Amino acid sequence: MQDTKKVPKSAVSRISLYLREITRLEKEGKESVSSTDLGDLTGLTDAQVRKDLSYFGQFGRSGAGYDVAPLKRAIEGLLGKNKAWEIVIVGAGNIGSALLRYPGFKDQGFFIKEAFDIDPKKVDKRFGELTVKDVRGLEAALKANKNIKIAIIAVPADGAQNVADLLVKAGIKCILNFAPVLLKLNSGVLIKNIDLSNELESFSFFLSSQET
Amino acid sequence: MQDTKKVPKSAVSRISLYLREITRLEKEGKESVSSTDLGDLTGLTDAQVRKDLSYFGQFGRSGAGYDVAPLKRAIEGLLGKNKAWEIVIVGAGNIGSALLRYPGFKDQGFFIKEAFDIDPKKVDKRFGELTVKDVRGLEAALKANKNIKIAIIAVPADGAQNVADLLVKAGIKCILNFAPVLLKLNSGVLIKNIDLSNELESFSFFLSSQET
DNA sequence: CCGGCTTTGTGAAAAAAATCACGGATTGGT
DNA sequence: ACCAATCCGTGATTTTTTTCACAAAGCCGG
Repeated sequence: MQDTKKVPKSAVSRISLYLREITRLEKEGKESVSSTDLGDLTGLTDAQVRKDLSYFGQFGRSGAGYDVAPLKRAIEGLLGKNKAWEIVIVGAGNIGSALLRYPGFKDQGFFIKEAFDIDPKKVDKRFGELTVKDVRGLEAALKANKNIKIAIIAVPADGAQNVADLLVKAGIKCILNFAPVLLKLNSGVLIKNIDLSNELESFSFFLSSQET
Repeated sequence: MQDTKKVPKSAVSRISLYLREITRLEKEGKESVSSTDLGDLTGLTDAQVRKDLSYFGQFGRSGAGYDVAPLKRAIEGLLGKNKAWEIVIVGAGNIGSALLRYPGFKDQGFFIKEAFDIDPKKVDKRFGELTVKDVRGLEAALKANKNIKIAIIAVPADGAQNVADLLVKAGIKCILNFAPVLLKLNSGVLIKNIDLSNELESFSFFLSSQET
């Protein structure tokens, strides 16, 4: 199955939303769902839903909608949710340790297998079954577990680029970056930035421009 | 000159990035910067930088670039960073408490003034000068401090809609939502969703489709 | 098994956003 | 003071994404 069509970048993120809602529908015992329903559940239009799904195949039946169970399986396949994904976190400060404790990842098939920090005060701390290690052991640990392709960077801005370089050298392919800094890496590595101050600034922009 | 032009939604977020880099440049003592430089610093093209800035005014000089200090002041004005913004957090679990401890917000002019939780075990916990209160006091507290227009929801998915309704009723205008659920609110309220599982699913999609 | 409803899948159209490209302003060197 | 090099602001163009709209397919009651 070749993806000759061009898939908008944001479509994958929406597909993820559809899966969330379909999962809920299945729990509720619903057997089928229309694009209009899915749109209402996700805040999107019915056309958007159909178009997004059409990028990846034909999952519905005219006049009948989508069967919940098979659609769920199909999207799970697309998103790779049939596998257990392993993750490394670097940085066990406020945000890093919150993520280490957060149970939601495991529920979604994402397992944090390693955690590192440079601060001796953080090293050897335990979070559940996981112990924070000294970052000097990062490369060796990732070389030893080639299943870890996803990393979360939760270190201060000035250390993030170093960490990113280290991670990529050790074979990491995807980085979720909480440090407010642009990571410069050779392409082939997928980076997503979470910048909370940035989000809040959108709010203050919105509020400021409303005030007039 | 009034904003008759249409500003792309993502432009504000990029403007925020420019501010971050300009702030750094100013600290480094740089006095001027070109659109090309700013593009390199933010991972964008020079044309994008100029276009984004042009939505809000003319800040540069042909042949000379942008003067760092005035540009910084101008963007700060746009983003409302001349004010101190006050925030309420609802939910003092993993993520909520990490945000309560996170010093980055204060540095950026965002001050968490109230924190609430429904769980008696969380209520009365202290984070710095802030004490978590019972969520039943939320409405009264927001009515008492009309400066709080921004809220962060960090409660489990099944409680988020209730909290959101409560917040909007109490005058909140912007919501940063960490709960993996679509909040349904009357328009006029700006919502931004942070869904970490969703981000990770983009990664697993990417990795799965690479494997072929 | 017919006819009226639904609902999908998808080209075509529209809208939105990014990129191009260039006139003209500015600078710095000589 | 001139020239070459730099660099902004922006209309025009291209690319990307969303929305429209409808033929074809499937469903259901009678």
